[in-house]
Amino acid sequence: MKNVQQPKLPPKSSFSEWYHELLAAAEIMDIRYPVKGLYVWPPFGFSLRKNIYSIIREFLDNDGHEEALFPLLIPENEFMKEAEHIKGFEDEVYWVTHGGVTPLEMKLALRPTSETAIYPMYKLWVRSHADLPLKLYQIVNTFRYETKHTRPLIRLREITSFKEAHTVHADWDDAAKQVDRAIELYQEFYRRIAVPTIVSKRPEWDKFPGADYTLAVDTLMPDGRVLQIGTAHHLGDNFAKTFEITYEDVDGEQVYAHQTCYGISERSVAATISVHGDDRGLVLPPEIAPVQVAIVPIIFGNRDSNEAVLSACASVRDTLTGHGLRVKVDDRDEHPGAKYYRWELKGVPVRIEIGPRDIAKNAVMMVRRDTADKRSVPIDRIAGEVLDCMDLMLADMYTVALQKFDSRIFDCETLDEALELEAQGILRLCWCQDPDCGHEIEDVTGLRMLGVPVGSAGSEAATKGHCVVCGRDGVVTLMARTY
RNA sequence: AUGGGUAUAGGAAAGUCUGGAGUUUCCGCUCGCCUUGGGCGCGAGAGAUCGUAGGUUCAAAUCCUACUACCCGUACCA
Repeated sequence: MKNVQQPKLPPKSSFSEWYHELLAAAEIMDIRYPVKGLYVWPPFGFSLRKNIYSIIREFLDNDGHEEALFPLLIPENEFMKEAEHIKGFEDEVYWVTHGGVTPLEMKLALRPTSETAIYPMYKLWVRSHADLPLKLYQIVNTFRYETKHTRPLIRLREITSFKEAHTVHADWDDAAKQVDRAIELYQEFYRRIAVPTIVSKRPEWDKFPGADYTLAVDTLMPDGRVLQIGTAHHLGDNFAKTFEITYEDVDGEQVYAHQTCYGISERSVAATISVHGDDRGLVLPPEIAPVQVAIVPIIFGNRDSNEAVLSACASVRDTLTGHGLRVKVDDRDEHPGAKYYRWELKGVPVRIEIGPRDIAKNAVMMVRRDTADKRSVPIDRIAGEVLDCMDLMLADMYTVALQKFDSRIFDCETLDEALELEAQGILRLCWCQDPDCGHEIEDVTGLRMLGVPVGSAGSEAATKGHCVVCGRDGVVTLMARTY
């Protein structure tokens, strides 16, 4: 047996290289489409996407949302109605200007986000307080002419998987509650795929264009940079006034509605891959893995035992499929080792090996992807063992991810301290909430302000102190390098 | 958007400086044999208008110009 040098994934410590190689090797994304910032989902990656988004759908549907679909094209006059909103997006809008060779009378924007596509319809749909709250969402592609360096799944010109929810409420407080609920749903969603998150209120200068305020869900990538993987915006009655979304209240008065919107994109896929993956490739939470169990038969020459091995594989496959699992028997003409490596690269949570030795014992070998733990399991208990193993694996993945996450949050008393810790993760420091001081902190540290933590993120350490710039009373805020 | 780098078979590289037949290596792919408990081996084969478009030249992967895409930064943004 020769020790041939196989092409290997770069180590995860070289994160950027690892990430790009892995997307290609594991067939998550093909980045060779010849337009900047547009990429292709091959079947394996698309399957992962589908599994993740079906969880998002489940959360929203169970929380009283309904799925709908609005057009990709937005007429210029609607798009241009909300001044703040336009300012935020005008530099990155693609315009459709021609139908064939005929110039259009009204230019059409490819949606960079869908507020201005949806709200003219909301004006028609919302009539009375009995119609509220209205909670719709859609999962669509959106287009942004990104000037920055694009990255697959992270910074795209076509966001292919933008889940955007748009809600309408009777008053400001009700909308505020919905924003909090949206954030809860997002955190529960990320918890389900074992991705740790932290929530903060974005500073004024970084909120959604046209919003009263923005809450954001962030996670931490292996290179110490933060990835924003969900946002929820309180729109107040800003868009309601612009788009004349009014309803008749209980007293018979026409009053402006209050709105929210919140979104998640394929960054959720990027986060899953990046948080859990290791030097061998993908490690996927079992629920979303395109293949959940790979069965590798161990066969020898042409001996009679092969038939027994193959039929045992088929029978185990049928048992597991019967329990709703996605199972593949890998009976290709290759050495078992080669198959192990391939399925590890693809992040298959459980591998089952069946050979003559196992058959003799009425057992199979079961291997966990995250820990590589390997043990013999009686064949008649296989379904229960696999399901238990998957539950345990998800729990352990979250524990490990959370430990890593927590270990990279640092408290800083001064700007100098912040500079020393630069780029290692998320810094917590005190800020007086004056934008001038905020910008000063960003400029000096070279970090971005995520914002004042919301919920559990701020509870562990002191949440009050003196601003690291001016010394006035302040609150804890989060700083990090961002994607 | 801007600074730097890169582009040769499905992937990775050598060849480019100093122009002379698409030459070579590794992986992957196809077929046959042999094998299979952590990336077997042997043999045969397919696959490239050298990123695109112009230009210089008797002759361009190689020199020149422009464009496109990708990678690493920076400003801005999710």
